[in-house]
Parts: sequence; structure tokens; C-alpha cells
Amino acid sequence: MKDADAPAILCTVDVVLLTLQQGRLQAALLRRDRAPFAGALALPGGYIHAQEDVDAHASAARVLRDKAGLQSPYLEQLATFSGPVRDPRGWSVAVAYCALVPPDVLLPAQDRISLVDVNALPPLPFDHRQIIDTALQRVRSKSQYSSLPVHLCAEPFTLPQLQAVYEAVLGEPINKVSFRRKVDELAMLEAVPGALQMGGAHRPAQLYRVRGAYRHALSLSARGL
Amino acid sequence: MKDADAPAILCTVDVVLLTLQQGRLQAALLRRDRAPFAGALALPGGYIHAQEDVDAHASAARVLRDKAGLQSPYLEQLATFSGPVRDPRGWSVAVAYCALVPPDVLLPAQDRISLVDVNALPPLPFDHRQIIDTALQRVRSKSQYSSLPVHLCAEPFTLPQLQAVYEAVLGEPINKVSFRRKVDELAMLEAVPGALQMGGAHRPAQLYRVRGAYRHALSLSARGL
DNA sequence: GTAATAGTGTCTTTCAGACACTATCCT
DNA sequence: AGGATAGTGTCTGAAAGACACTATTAC
Repeated sequence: MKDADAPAILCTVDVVLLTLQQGRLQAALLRRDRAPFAGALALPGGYIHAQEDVDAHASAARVLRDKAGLQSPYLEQLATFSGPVRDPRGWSVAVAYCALVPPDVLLPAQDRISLVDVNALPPLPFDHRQIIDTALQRVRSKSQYSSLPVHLCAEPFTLPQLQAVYEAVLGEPINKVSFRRKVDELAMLEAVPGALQMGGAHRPAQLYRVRGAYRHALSLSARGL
Repeated sequence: MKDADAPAILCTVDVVLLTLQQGRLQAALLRRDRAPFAGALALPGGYIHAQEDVDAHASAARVLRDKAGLQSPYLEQLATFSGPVRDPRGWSVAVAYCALVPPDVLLPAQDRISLVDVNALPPLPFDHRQIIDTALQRVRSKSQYSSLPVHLCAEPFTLPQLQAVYEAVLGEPINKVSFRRKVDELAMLEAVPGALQMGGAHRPAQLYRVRGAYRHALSLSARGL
């Protein structure tokens, strides 16, 4: 058994909510309404509620819902950060999650959320900067060999749009032919019959959506792209 | 602030300690000496000690040292498991770590540890089976494109030995020429000058050791193997 | 010499990128 | 018609696997 006089460890979750606007990765930050760091921009986060949450994943989903007013289909555990100094209230464990959403999902929560370019982050409280950096590393790494970035695309989308999303996340241009070969191999998309993106002064593009089976699971490729 | 009458969440660490014996991956289990599940084989684990641990990683290292009597150079955070039912004592958060050690490191702790083939695990308490499965997935995945398995090899070792380790972890044969090309590219090994593995009725093999720079960091390959 | 494994040279196949071409829209 | 982007066929170069060959030991 534990020492009765040991101070309890604080159990929290933090969510790195990423989206893409104007071709740049953006992190969603909330202004804190209470101490510590009241008034500062920080990651959406909060205590785990043992009474209502079935696990930390549920805590993260609840934080997103209650504090940002939205639901993210893609919500993956990132890593856990811990120690006596990361939170001034005491020894804490923060299970960090990463959420990816298309820009339109954020519209209803627009007034509560501040979107910040991940390449121009302001100073952040706690170890939130480190948490975001870990999320970026993970997202960029996973994007090299999986269908992860489709979660940043509002459906339906065209292949050129999806390629632009990959290029924004990875930060480098991708060969069009190779990209399309890979997307085809991954077999995660299906063309929306008869749906074409019209309007441009050019040939219209086929619209695609994610196959049901891959809506929550990722499709992985043995090699890159 | 939290509800004062909310029961505290239990904060623990668990370590999946893997090694290789007779060409098979083995997990190190300890017999529990107290409730719950006293007498059962389980992962080495314990409470986070807010008074002495600088973070959960340090808790995991302490658990390994105190309960198994050993130190693992490679100790990586795996994932965090949580919920009200995984531990009968109450709502718990377990930060799981994965350690890889060469077989000789376990010799001094031989009497405390039970090595179990990961393909023939006994029923395990808590959600330890799920934690081990997660560790195996991660180790196998990382082994496809990194130098991770070198941590399972006692130094110095020969390239055929290292290849056998990779094959045991990945569960499939590897092309010898490709393997040596990749090891060369990764540039993580250095030949021990003049050191050859003699004794067999065949040509002796060059002995290698890990370069200092890669002793704690992994070397990654863009493509597989 | 023979058996056995270490280590290498080289051919073949597979895959990713470059390039060019066709397709289809808007103005 | 001309400009713009979507989509595809094909060539080329790089990298992985297959195979065969040499090297060096024990017996």
C-alpha cells in the first residue's frame, strides 16, 4: 500500500488538436480560464474524471467536447509526460493525445479556439511546447507511410487536394505519379461515382472518400509515401 | 480543483522486459508477492513514487532495479493504459515501458525472473497481456527500419549473429546481402580491430560493437530492413 | 581434402521519380 | 483557340533480393 501522507499525483490529459489552414499546419489552443497560467493560451486539457471516464482516451474526448465543443474522429494516444515540475500544482502525469480534424470541423468552435501556425508557436505554459513538438514528429513520421493525413481533409476531396495536404504535412513536394500509385495501393479511397470537382478553368477532378473500413483505422504502406 | 471526495487515481508503471534466448523472444515476468494476484506471474511494475522519481521513466528504471535487480540501457516509453477495471484496486493509470536486454544481463537476476516465450504466454493478471502484445507490435515494427535489435545482442557480436536476432524478432528470413548493405548504411557498428569469432569449423567472423553515438539512440533507415 | 559458415561480386527484379503526353474544363 | 490543371503511359535510375562464387577455419 501507499504512504497515506504522500501527496496524490495529478492525473490529466492534454490534446494536441491539429488542422490545416492556408496550407499550413495549425495547432488549436484555448485560453485558460483558471490558475495556473490563467489567461494564457495552452493545449486543451483537464483532469481525468475517474467517476465518468472509462479510460484516458475518453477523458481526452470529453475535454475536446466540453472545452472546445467538438468531436474528433481521429484521436490517438501520443505519449505520457510526467514529473514534479511540469505542473506547478505538483507531481503530475499527463497522457497526451493527438487529434487531426479537417478545417470545417473547427468552424462551430471558431470563437473559443485560437489556431496557431505550428512553425510560429507562442511561448506555452507547462511542457506544452514539448508535447506539440512530439505530436509533430509523430504526425510527420506516420504520414510518410500511412493514410494519416486523410483525416485533415474534408470529404469528399480530390487527389490533388490530398497530395497538397501530404506536402504541407511533410514539408516537401511529392512526385505525382508515385503519390497516385501509393494511394491506389493503400486502397483506402473510393471514387464517389459521378462526383467531380468542377469550377476551375481546367479539367475537373474526381472526388474521393475514405472507405468505411479505414475511417478509424489507418492504412499502412510497407515502403514510404 | 478536484472534488475532495473523489478517490485518488492509482499511478503505476509496468515494464515489458524482452530478451532473446534460444532464438526466441522472451518476456521477463516476476512472481507477485502481494495482493492483488499474489503469487501470480506478472510484469515488473509498481507505483510511481512522487517523492523520489523525477518522472515515470525513472519510476520504471527504479522498478527494474529494485524488483528485478538489473539496469537496462534501452528503456523506452510504450503507451499508457488506464481505466476503472484494469486494476481491482480502482481507477488506475499505468505508464508502460519496454526494455530490451541481451541475455547475459539477466544472468544475475536469474532466480527472481521467469522467462516466458512470448508465443506461449500464460494467463496474466491486470491487462498485462495487452501490454505485452503492444510491446511486441512496437518492437517488431521498429525493427523493420531501425537498429533496435542490437540491444538484444551481447557485445561484441558477429553480423551473422545480429542477422539471426533480426530474423528471430521479425519472424522471417532476411536476405544476407541486403542485410549487410543496410547495416553498412546505418553506420552504427564498428569492427573490433583484429577480433574474430573463432572456434567453428569454418571461416571466423568479424566481431563488431555499437558505435558510441548509437549506444542509446537508434539509427533509422529511410526504407526497410 | 572436405565440410561448414563468413563474406563479396554481380545479375535480376522491383519500385520510385522524371518526363511527356493526353483529357477536359473555363474564358 | 488558349490556358490551366487532372490524369496516365513510359522511360530511367536506384535499391532490394537471388545466386553464385571466393575465403578461411576445423577436422
